[in-house]
Amino acid sequence: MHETTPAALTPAHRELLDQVLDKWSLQVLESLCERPQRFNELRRSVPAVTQKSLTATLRRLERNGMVERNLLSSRPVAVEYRVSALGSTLQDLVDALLAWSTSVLPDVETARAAFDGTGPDTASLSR
Amino acid sequence: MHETTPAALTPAHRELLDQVLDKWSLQVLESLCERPQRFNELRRSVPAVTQKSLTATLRRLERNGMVERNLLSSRPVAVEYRVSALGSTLQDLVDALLAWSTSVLPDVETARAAFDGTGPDTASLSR
DNA sequence: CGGGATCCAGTCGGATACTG
DNA sequence: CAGTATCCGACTGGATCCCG
Repeated sequence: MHETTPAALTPAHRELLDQVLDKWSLQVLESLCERPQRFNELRRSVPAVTQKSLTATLRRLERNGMVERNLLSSRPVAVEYRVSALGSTLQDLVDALLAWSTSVLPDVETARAAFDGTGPDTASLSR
Repeated sequence: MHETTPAALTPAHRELLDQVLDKWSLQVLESLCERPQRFNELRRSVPAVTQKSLTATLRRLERNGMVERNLLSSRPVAVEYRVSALGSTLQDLVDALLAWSTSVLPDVETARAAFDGTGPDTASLSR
């Protein structure tokens, strides 16, 4: 059922995953999956993001068909962002990623501690 | 509402995913999943990677317990890298990611074309 | 309110050279 | 062979100003 290598990891695949699974995209998508939001609303939902990064992230996600941008009003300008049908297919992935990271996190932290302790006897090599 | 979300996307989760799902890690892991390899062997398996990036990637993966580094010989120095048990749990994830990207890639490219065409109609940006 | 333009510091990644 | 060290250009991301 599952071959060891069903398909090669082509540059096109890598590019797509990079554009969609990057630092802010996951959080933006996660937030938008809960409910459609406007720009500044979204900005508050993702605390650490700056306007520039948020704009870039939204543009990228929009370009890849993951989110839709709807102009609600023209007066004080209201823009609503929502996940598209295509974008909603990502929820399962994000969920799987989250579940995996949760399950292995303890082991990972153990490994990190072991690595940080085993390698640099001279210490001081933390991030 | 959805209890399908076991936990929020904490910084710790994001950090782990970032260290493991980045540009080179996926390809290195994919290659190492097929068979254990030595440094330069691995370097040939992932054509575009530089030694610096490969070293950094391997160190990071090793630190997170995803790969194991084994010293085989001491004379001309032979080092073997192989995926750990923890790292092998990633195969399913990578597989899911790959399957997803494959399935949506056509739609994504359509969306991209639409986006690139819809926006700047005032300028033919063909370079 | 939403977002484009700009400046700027910090980081990343590539190329090269050198070592055990 | 398997790295480490270094220089450096490119890209990133933050802060700020401004416009519709």
